[in-house]
Amino acid sequence: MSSTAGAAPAIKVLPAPPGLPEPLPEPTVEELRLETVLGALSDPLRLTIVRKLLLESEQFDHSCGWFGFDRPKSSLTHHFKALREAGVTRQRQYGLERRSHVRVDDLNACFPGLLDLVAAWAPEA
Amino acid sequence: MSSTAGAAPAIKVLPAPPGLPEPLPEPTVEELRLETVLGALSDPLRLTIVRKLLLESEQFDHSCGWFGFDRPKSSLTHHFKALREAGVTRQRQYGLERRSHVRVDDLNACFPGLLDLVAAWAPEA
DNA sequence: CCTGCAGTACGACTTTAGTCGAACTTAGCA
DNA sequence: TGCTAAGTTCGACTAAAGTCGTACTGCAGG
Repeated sequence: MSSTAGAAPAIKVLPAPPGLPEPLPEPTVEELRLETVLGALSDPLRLTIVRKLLLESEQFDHSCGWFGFDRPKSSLTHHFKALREAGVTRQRQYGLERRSHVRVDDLNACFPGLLDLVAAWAPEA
Repeated sequence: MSSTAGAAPAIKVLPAPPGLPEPLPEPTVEELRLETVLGALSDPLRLTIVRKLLLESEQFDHSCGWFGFDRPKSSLTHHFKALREAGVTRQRQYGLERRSHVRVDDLNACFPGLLDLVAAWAPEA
């Protein structure tokens, strides 16, 4: 408000902040395990989440709401957490929202080709 | 049974038969589902089975015993069945033994690169 | 014929996942 | 200051997986 802050931006910038919030707890690259990752991806809803992030997100993280799933919030929390704890996604807290993106580089380094399979997946043919 | 069936072979041929036994029930190529296959591969023992088949079997099918797992037989049956029903392996009955091999062509066609990940897998680093 | 052996089938038990309602937490905003 | 909205946490329920003992099937060899 006060002019002291300098010109407050008239435009409301979406959070693409200079200093990113810390990621929520997640396995390191060395801790990534194939069987765990495959387990996380063996669920249709989670496959949908990852695929959507891969194909439709243009370099932004996305909040749970962005996906538009018609499920109780607690179910979504469950699945997003499963993906993060398996090391498939990274989550950061932006104010109220918890946004996710796929750890593309890590996964491609550890399991090359895996994400291509997810991207090519067709939900229930 | 009657002797009318002609001369029974004097030499006992190991089963590399001209007419192979029918494969046990399994999904068709069209029925292969990524989430199901990933689920089947999300278990360390099954990953071990598939990897061993990929790396150490030289174009032969292998019976359960060949793997040398120290587990009850009923557990092994369970896992081999899970792999077959997911479409990862094919099983044929040769006399007493039920032998398995990986459906390499089918899997490479549907999920290219997936088997490479399994082959590269290192059991519990 | 009888015994041994490969593997299955069945069933009980335990663990883990998924599903969801309800209460709670917290940032942003008026 | 107090509302609202995004998302979590907790707890209960249910369904599915993994584990394993025991009994069974069916070929093979003495």
